[in-house]
Amino acid sequence: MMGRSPCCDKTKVKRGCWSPEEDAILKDYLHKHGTGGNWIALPQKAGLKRCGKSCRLRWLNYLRPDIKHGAFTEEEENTIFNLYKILGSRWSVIASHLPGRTDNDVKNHWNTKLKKKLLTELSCSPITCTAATSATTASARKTATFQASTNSLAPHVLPTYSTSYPQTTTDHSSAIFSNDPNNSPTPRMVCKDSGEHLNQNIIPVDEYFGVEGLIPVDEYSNEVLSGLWSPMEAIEVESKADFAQMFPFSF
DNA sequence: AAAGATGGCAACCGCCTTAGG
DNA sequence: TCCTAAGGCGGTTGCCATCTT
Repeated sequence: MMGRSPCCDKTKVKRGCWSPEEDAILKDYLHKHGTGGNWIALPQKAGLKRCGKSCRLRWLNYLRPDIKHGAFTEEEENTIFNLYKILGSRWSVIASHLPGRTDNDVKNHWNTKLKKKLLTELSCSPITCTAATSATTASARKTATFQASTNSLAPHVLPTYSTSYPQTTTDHSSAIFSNDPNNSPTPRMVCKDSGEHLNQNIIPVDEYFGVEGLIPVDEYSNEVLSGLWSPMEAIEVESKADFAQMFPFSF
């Protein structure tokens, strides 16, 4: 065995940018037949000289009717910021919270715009300045600045994921503040704050949204049922203030 | 005005996961 | 239970447009 076999013969498929004609053929085919559950076989059936993966990517990232083209709004950018602080580069998860945006979109926007914005905002923190100013060349300064920025974020807001989360416990503080990599982190939260939602007993706050993303308890239940959340992944805190103390970057 | 640098983004690569036989 | 093919995903590349010198 000489490694993984490619999904298609690269010498027999067209690569690079898609022409309007190819777009039309793909759209038309998918409109009439759907994917048929098999992207690899699709290009041949549709009469396209493209790799199946390329067709899938083109459809998902560009041709899909529900794709939102154009500039990101401030609200979308804030969402990306908040999610990135908690999740890191899990672009598909981040994109799933931005209707009409693809993971590729979000990733590109982060790499070209938001990363720089983050660097600018953090450029005056002591740790960043120290690392950046001690570098001798411009490129080294750039690298040092980014590394210092991400390092300064990491301990609080970029938890290491684990398959076994601590269970809900009455000892909130010890469970929540554990950042020891050998000790499971606590990425899920259920906040009992009632200040803004007096008719709700429990307000779930997940690591995707931070406090900005408070969602009704019935919606939380739906997400549990749909498998997005596990009840055992929830950690309770007593108030929004407690949450703010633990995750200051969410505010 | 021209050349080089930089930015923006579509597309590809290859690894990991998942589903089905 | 294992194996294989397809899907999904994050990282990276390459090309074109725009900006800067």
